[in-house]
Amino acid sequence: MSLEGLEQRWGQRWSEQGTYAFDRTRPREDVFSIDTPPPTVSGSLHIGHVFSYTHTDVVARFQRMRGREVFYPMGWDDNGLPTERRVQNYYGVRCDPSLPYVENFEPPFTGGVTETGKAIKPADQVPISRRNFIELCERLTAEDEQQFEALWRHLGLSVDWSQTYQTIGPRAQKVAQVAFLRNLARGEAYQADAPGLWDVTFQTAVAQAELEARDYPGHFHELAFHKPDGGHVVIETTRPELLPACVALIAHPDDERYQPLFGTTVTTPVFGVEVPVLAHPDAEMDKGSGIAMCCTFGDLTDVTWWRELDLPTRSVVGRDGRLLPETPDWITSETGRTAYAELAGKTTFSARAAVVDALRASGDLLADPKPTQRKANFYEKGDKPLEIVTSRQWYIRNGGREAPGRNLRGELLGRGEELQFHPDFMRVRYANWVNGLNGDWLISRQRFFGVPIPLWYRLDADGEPDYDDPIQPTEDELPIDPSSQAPAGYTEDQRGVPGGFIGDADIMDTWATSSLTPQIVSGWLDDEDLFSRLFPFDVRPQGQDIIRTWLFSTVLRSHLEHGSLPWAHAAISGWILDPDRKKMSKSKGNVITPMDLLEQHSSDAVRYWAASARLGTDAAFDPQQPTQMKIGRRLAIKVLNASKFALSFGGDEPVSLDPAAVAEPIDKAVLAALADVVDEATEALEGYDHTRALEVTETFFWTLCDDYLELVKDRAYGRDGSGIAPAAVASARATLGIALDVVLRLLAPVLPFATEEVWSWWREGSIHRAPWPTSAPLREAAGDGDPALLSAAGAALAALRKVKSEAKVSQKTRFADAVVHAPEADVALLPAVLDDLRAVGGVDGELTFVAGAEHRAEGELVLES
RNA sequence: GGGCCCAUAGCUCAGCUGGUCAGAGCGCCGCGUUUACACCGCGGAGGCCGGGGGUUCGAGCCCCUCUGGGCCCA
Repeated sequence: MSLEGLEQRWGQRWSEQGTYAFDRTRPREDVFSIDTPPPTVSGSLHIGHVFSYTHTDVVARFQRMRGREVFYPMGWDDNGLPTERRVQNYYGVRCDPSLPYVENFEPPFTGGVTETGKAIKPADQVPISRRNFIELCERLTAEDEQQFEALWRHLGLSVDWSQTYQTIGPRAQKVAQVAFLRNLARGEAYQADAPGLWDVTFQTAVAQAELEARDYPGHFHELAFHKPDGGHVVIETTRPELLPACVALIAHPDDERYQPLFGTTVTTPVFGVEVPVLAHPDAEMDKGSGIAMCCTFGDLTDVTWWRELDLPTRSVVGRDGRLLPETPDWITSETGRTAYAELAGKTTFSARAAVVDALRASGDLLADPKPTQRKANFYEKGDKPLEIVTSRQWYIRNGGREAPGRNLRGELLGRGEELQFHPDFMRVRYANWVNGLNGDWLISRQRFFGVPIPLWYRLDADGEPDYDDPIQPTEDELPIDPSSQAPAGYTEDQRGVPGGFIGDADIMDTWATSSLTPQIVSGWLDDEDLFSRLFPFDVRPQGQDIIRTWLFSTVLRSHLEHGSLPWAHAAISGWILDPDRKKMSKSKGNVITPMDLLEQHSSDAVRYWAASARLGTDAAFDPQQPTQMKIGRRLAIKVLNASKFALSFGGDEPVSLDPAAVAEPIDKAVLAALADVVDEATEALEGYDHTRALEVTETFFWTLCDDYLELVKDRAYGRDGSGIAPAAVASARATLGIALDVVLRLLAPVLPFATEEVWSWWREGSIHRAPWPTSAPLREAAGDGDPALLSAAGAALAALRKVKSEAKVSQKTRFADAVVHAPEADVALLPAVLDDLRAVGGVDGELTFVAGAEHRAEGELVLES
């Protein structure tokens, strides 16, 4: 018996027979719908994906066997920046929207290397048009999808492969654009010219959900502001290059050191700009000198101050991360203007050095800069700290700011209470996030590969756009690309012309599409019949790290559009940690790919490993010692071998499943014990506790193999001349048949390949469409069977084995006579299995049971020379 | 600074609403080629359940506190 090749064989069979195909005629109450996480195709699947997707598959298989029609689709998340970056590096191109489209364009490279085999560098990249760029994105993601699907099939995910979608596909674009326009119509989407986080590398706005605070080295610079009386006010800053953007000094209202200064003004060093000294509770008294310089904008606190204290806007950093070329008009002094001229066009990094030099020269730098480690906000995919720039962007309300006429934040917190999280404590992460939102959701992205914002703007006679009244397409026109399609009533030659129009050049944040996966995959808008059978979904499986992004945004969109939760349950998987308890990452050089693991250990083994970890719990994985996978492999092999053995006793006769044949006390005991296992496993799986279900099932299965099978195999053979009654033989065989039939089904969600293989030997159809076992028929067959007899027999058997083990003789060695000492309760039960125990223990003479404090056996061994 | 999770045999972890628990597997040691399984079987040795305090007739399991990890948010 071997596990090798099962994935190939059964994968193909399931595909041919449509084992996992969704039957859309079933009513909603019969359906179990899953909003599967679409993996990012512009990357590679890693062991963490295998881990969490297996959790979902176990649920899917369980529900399917329980009789639910499972809707289990698969999406591909190709929308967004990761794909753009991968395309740049893979084909050696970059997008330049000003270039014209080139027919039949072939990229200079493929595979991420140049003709000399070196990695593609930015200097190697050829600029191409937006449309050409998008075509390459689509070409590459198509290749990735095939590889992903192959891995998922090999792993045995019971996905209906006719239900797939792409987050950049036409349907996703339509859904995203319709949803956005409806948000706009209801006042849930709006545009604002406001300060926002900006990544200078990718030249795009970034949302709060995409932020990552990281340690960033810097220096404290102590500098002197000048009071009118000639005195100094000392501040500390890590960003002296923003000094020309300074609008105020701010201290805490309770800070006695600065109270006398509130309401007065000081002038900035070097640039000589007069700024007020103001009070605000966000100033930290114990940080630095306790008084801070507020600029446009150094950080989010600056934005708060700017808004709440009604400060002027004095931007000096442009979208490219360089200081603006023109000297700002608020710098009026000659020395100030000269100083700024030195900074114009410099990066913030170079400008910092220049400002420090100027401060030294003027004597306003009071000490050498002190090195420090500070937290700075980064775009999660970027490597330069974010700047804050003012720009016109689209937002969707998310409760982060007061929404007119409603308590949106409160409503969303309520949804969090309504949603059933597994494990439950994950709910607080949702609540923490909603409570911590400090602004609405900025969805405009100044990128290329994404769903366009479906709006145009009229141009007035001067060619200036009218942003206040955008031209909207009708829903049946969607999806559209306003940068290449003209709005109704206009022609393409009016684009960019006074009196004509322009399209919104931006695309939406990927989450603005990903937050609609339930709608995308369920036929919303296009197939209301299907939608009504699926939505709201039953479960959303996902990782704990994206509760604040994917989970939250999906709840938000569903709440706004449908006034409901998108799903009833959220099943949150943990992370995979390496042996040092650090989060696994590709950069760690884990060269082991998921496919290697599947091929090395078998898919069932890897699934067992994944299924052994509870939801929400991180699991350690050491590629050098994949012990859980080895255990899973052992279990799967045991399933094959033990089944073969258990099914072999009746020879060519059909395997008996006749409950009426179960007559012997130990046989009834096994079925009684199994009934308890079925109840426990079922209850656990209903409660999203697959680990518990696996544990009780696995424990029973090993007892079945190690004790019960050993106890009854002699009887089950029913050899001629053994003197065993035919009814006793039939009882053992029927019990083995029934037990195996049930245990295989209990294990099927975790070990789909081995169980299906065994099922095919003697049962009809796929085990994965077989009904989940129930305890009632088992209890009926078990009658007055007592599970305690099984454990008593097991303990007696172990005692007999121990005698031989300690005597260092083969387990085949026979006893002349033997005595088993056991607790009184056991002694009362054990005579019921006397014959089986004598057979398996090899007791030729008397086997007697004596009450004692512990399990112990003694007997005279028959030693042959 | 706020919040959450975790600390139980060498390792990975179970221990649900306090009273047969001190458990499982792996590893380790010893034995064994038993009519399925050497990708094996059998047996065995390992732990003041992180420290301290409290509630209780009784606490890994409840409360407080400390220590040490991890994560999220400021």
